[in-house]
Amino acid sequence: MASSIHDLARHLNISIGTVSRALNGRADVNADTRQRVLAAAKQLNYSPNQSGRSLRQGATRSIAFMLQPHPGDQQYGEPFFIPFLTGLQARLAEYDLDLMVVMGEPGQYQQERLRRVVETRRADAVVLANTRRKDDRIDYLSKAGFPFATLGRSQSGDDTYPSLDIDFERAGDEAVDRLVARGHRRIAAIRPSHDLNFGYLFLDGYRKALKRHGIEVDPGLIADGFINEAGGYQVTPRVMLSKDRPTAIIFNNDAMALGGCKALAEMGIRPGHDIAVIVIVDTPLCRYFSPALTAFRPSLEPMGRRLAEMLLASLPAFAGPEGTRIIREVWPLELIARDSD
Amino acid sequence: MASSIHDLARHLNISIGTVSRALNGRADVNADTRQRVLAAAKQLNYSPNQSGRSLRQGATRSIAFMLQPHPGDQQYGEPFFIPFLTGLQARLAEYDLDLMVVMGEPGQYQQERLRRVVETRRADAVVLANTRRKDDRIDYLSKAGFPFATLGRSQSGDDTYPSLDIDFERAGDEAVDRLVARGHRRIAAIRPSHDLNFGYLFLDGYRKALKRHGIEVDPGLIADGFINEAGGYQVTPRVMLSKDRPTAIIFNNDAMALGGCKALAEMGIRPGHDIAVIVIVDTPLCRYFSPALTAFRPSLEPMGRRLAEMLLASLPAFAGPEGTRIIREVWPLELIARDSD
DNA sequence: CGTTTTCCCGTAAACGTTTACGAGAACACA
DNA sequence: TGTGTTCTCGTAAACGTTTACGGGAAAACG
Repeated sequence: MASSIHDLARHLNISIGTVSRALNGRADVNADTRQRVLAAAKQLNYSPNQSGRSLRQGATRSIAFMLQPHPGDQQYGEPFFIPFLTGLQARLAEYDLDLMVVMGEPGQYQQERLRRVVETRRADAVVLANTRRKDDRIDYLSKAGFPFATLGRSQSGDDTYPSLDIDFERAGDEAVDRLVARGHRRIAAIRPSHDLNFGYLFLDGYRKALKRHGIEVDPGLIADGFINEAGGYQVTPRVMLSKDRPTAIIFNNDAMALGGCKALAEMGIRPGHDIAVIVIVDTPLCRYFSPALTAFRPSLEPMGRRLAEMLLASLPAFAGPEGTRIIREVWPLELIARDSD
Repeated sequence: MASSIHDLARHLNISIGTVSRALNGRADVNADTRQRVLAAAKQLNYSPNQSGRSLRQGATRSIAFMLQPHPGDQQYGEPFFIPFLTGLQARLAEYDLDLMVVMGEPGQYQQERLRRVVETRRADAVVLANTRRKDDRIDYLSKAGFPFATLGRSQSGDDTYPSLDIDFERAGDEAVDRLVARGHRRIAAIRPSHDLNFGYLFLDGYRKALKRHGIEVDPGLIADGFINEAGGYQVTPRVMLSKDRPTAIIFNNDAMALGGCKALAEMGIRPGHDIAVIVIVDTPLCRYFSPALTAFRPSLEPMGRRLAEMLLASLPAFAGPEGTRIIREVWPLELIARDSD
């Protein structure tokens, strides 16, 4: 159906080698024949077959994006990823690279999906999201020598892969700073369990800031829960029932914050009045919630574009003349002050 | 690096043809040799190279999902698509099919992205979202004879492709029903412009229900706007300034509803008290907004799975013995009664 | 024992590219 | 004229599969 390079060659009465060279802009082809080839390609509506190309070049020109849903994820999933994905896809498209999305149930099955992509050579590289502190996907890819980059840091692997992360540590720090400046001393921290790396980073910043202000860290004010609304709902009362009640809570996740606010409401405690609430990663939900939640917001779409660039810079096939570079970046968040603190 | 079918053949001292047949479960291979091949495949960690396979079979085993952002889309995009994508991906994965996501800026560029996928044979079929009333993507794919399915109906094409849509007409109808039953007679309808097909369907249902209740359709109570918050904010005052003020508004989009509520708030009109508000497609934002918005909710993840099935049933390579069938379905929405009406 | 059928396997072509190699022609230069 | 260089192109192999075809051996059947 579609015309091949053979059709072009036959039509022009030249060899397929010359046609290919002409199309690929190689130097050793006469300027005149190149024009004729290009014209014929347009006329016959020729496009190179990607499968043939992939086979010969050993590269598929597609990048896999793998996102691992948290256990017990909500119906609507993470709105977080759409803008990131948009940015990622946009930049990749500029390099004529396709984006393949690999999801999967949480758990072991996930690893299998990744192996399939790698072993059958369905993609040239992988972008990992939702990095865990100890992440076997990273271990696997490192060991396999397969190119990848991560959204989020991890303690797995050996720092030889590009990674882009949000500065959760600083956000935790700044959140405490802001609350202390407003007179709070009893500040709770609620973060996800599941070994998610950002939960640890957040807590580091939280602790550091408390120490700087000479406030002792009270383990009773720190709690882990499932990273969803139910988790926040379940775990928030625990810190509120601490002997010396907190006057502020920092939530390390928007869904947990919403669940937490529900629990607070049931206790008759109003965020923004009776207690200050700050959430570390802003989503549209924070804005429309009542009261609107003060939150730290990342620039997800630029981050998607940036991670694409970083990944490409690490691939020999795409790296410029300066060679392949491994880049690791941590981006700041912007505080969006609203009504909850 | 990765072992090929040749490695297996050499290792077992048999021909590659036999190896391939053994792996693909063909009948004309001895049971014993098949076992040896399978064992060797496991031992050498063999996986078939997808590029080689694609080239030979003329099929890439991947499906492209194309979503076209509306002009002026929000930072966080459509949370709508995540669960749909999840379902779509899940079902495709069961058939060992990959999902490729093709986004793109609104406008002409979009068409070009689609052509690229089709002409370079990067995918075996396409799933279209955000169908317009007149949709040149559908026209193009139909003409090109390329397999596709759509989320949402359209007036383009000739009904020879699978499509799955939400029953916007019925939702519009039921929304009016509900409001009339609660005593409303002046009911406004706010929907998106951009030729989006569902806006028309919604309005059909709205009109039909009004007629059934003997209420005259007042053009002053119907308005179009950009399908985002700003659009709702801008257009809502227009219907409110109608000589005979509406007592209820049905919004055909969640973002427009949020913008509309902002406009209402500035006019001192409180949804749920001074005016009834219903939104046609529910998102998490509706739930957390204050007041929580009554809304019609689709089951997006099942829809994703279903559309995958429908698409596959239309592909000769996947259709069962009963041949390829074109299926078109319209799914109902579930009313989630909250506090805004 | 001869013939036919069945079983199993090897051979080789094909899918559509890219590219290393070499060769012919033209040209330059001495 | 002889030698070397440059320009341009054709040839053919290679990427990793799948599969049509045919053939030899074994089994079945008379």
